[in-house]
Amino acid sequence: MVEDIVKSLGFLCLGSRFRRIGERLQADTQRIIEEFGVPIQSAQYPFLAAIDRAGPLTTGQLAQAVGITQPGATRIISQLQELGYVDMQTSVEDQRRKLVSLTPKGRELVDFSKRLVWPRIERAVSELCDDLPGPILEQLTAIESRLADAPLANRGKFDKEQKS
Amino acid sequence: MVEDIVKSLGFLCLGSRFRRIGERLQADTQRIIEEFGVPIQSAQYPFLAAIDRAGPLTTGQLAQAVGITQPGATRIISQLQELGYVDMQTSVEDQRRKLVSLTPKGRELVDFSKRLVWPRIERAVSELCDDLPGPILEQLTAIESRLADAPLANRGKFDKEQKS
DNA sequence: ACGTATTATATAACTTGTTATACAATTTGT
DNA sequence: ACAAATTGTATAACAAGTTATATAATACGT
Repeated sequence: MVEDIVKSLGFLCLGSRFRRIGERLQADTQRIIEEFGVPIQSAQYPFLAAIDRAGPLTTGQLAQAVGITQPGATRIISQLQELGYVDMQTSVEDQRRKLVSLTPKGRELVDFSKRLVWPRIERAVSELCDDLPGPILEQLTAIESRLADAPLANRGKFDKEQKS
Repeated sequence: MVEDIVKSLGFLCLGSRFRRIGERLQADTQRIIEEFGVPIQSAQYPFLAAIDRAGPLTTGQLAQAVGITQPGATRIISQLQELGYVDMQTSVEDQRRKLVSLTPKGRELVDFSKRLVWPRIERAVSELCDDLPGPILEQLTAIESRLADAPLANRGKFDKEQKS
């Protein structure tokens, strides 16, 4: 057995570690989605959930809601459009904006998912995170809000002792 | 302002959320690496650290040490080879194995990084994670070890009440 | 000892994110 | 009112992971 260097290095490799856990969770979530025979990728689901929750949104708003960049959002939206789950129409007041909304097929998929797929995923992930030594979601929120306040590169420039 | 759907959905989108935090951290770490003018990607660093710590390793051992798949490791190793930081030699006992080791240039980079770059990154990330409401690294370890025990798809198949 | 199974690495095609940039529509300043 | 700046979306090139599969070397069973 080889040492898990990313784990051993701790804070130094936290980015790699978050990412690999995220990738693993997304892949495993995909397995659950497939159990239900839903022909969708796990990365596409948050877009449907966002529109379901907030009504038609523009590309930029969706990117913001899902927390990825606009070009990434553009691509996923066009995939969902190809699959027939959403359609887009240019806004009348501002023709630069494209409003993305659920088609009837998309509505049906969301309703089915809310009833069966999402609860199943949520139960699996809750069980995975059950009895962790701390409130994991709160900590993620704290990390993200700290990163929004100041990028990592502005932190820890000097040893703690030297500060102020 | 648009609601952060990934945050709002909590456990349901934990995979996306871990992944986006990881990507953000890796991108920010890259900025710090660039401050030092080191011509390397943040994803390549763990490979150098693994060899530094454990001596020459095969491609497969490196993949395991870093926690990614073998094809991913193969690619990063050949990048490091192109950059002149590592070289490979087929093992004499088993000619399928390729042993990856640091070149003098790689050794120099690792020594410089251990002295200046890695402590800087570690301080930044520690500060970021300072005073979180829980031991974040321990929780990540717990999540990873639970995932290694049983994939997500085997969890939460029934409501808690129905279990046994 | 020789055919078959296994193991280690390489390669191809894909996924899901990124940054940089182009282009069209709107807004702003004079 | 119109030139310049800004904003919203699209596109291209890239990064870093994935799965599936090929190929070569080794190990195993009869």
